Amino acid sequence: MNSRPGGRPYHHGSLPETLVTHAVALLDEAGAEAVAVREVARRAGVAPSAPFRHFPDRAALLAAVTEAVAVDFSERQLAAVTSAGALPFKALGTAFVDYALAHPHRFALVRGAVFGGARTPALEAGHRDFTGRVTELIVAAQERGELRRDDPELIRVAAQALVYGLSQMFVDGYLDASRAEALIDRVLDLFGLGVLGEACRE
Amino acid sequence: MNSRPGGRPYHHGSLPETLVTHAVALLDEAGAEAVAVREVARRAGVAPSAPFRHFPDRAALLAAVTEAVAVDFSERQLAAVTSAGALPFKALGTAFVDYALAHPHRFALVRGAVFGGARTPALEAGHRDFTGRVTELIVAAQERGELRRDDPELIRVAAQALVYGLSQMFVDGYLDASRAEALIDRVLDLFGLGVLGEACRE
DNA sequence: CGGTGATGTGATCGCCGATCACATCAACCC
DNA sequence: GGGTTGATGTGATCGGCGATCACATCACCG
Repeated sequence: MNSRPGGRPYHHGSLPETLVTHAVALLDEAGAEAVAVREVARRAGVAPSAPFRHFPDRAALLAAVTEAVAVDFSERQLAAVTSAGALPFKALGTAFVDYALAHPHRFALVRGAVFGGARTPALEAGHRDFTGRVTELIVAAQERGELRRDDPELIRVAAQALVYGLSQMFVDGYLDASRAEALIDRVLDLFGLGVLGEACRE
Repeated sequence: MNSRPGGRPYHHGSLPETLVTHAVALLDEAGAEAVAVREVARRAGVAPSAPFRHFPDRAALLAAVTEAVAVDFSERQLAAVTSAGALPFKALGTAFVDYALAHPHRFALVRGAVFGGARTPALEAGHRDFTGRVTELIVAAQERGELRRDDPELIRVAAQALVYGLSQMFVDGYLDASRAEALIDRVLDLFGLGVLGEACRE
């Protein structure tokens, strides 16, 4: 019946991945609310009940989508940091806002999942890894005298809240997204005075 | 049929208000997602189709809920400001976070609606009024030399993003809500150094 | 007192999430 | 190689939801 010249291992091939792929596309198109199991199955060309063989319910499918998106998200941010040698924090914040603007629905999903209470083990691990690296950056900057020698976790949380709040305001259309970069610069300058270390004060 | 000793004007009384009341209760209990038109009608004791006489669709009902909640939200913040003579900004931020923690689902709803693009005229007016008052506070503080003489709108946006991001992190359980006040103090102190005016610098 | 329009009802449609018995096919064992 | 077994996909089905429609009911107005 099915033309399956390739050596697909099972009936369909690897249905779970296919489902997640289509679900991400659907998420990008119309938001998490629009990710219906039946529609995903339809796009994947399988029966409406097929996805339930791999995901116990819709929430589990969304969780898989979230994991995939979160991995992509954190990878991009870390890439931005490593590629921009100096000013890693501005690069990090800009990458965060840029990703949120490019994929607003993905941002909404990871927001609720990463910051939310019900974290998957994989999400939890990825999150700990990411925050750990950011804290390392902060400590390093403190040792170079570029940042105030305050509790690094406090600085991290505050910076995270700021970037996060700005991102949401951009995504929601509350701020002009086309001027994102300039506004980020100004806000960071404004608040940066409170966080800079001795070496950077005039 | 119905025992209506009170002089209720219509068949039911004023059904729209009743519906919104039950919808808000449902929102508080289980989030916006759980606000089903049928369930609201059930609680109000009317037929499933009755709400559609007053709200064209579910989105309109949710919009009415949002308006009611947004009014309550901004009233509480303004009350906090006027009751706390000095340090109005800390009072404002604390009131914001407190409300978000007390009613997380309401916060999620107004977030998407107030910051979001599709604002009801009533919401838009209330929002303009509110941000106007905050900006006045900022300008007044600048004239007293308590705040940096920077663009007041910039300061407002930055402060809003910070408080907003912190609120979301508390609501999502990412930060320990029981230590909200202390953490707000520390973050404001940390960033405040960048925003304070000449009169407050040591 | 009769009409008229606003309000509430019940039936109905299509979509969704979820479950079940059943079909199909790969893999494994003898 | 043939049979068994378990994983995977199907179709039917259930209940819930949003939305619409014809119909019933009731307040209000002339």
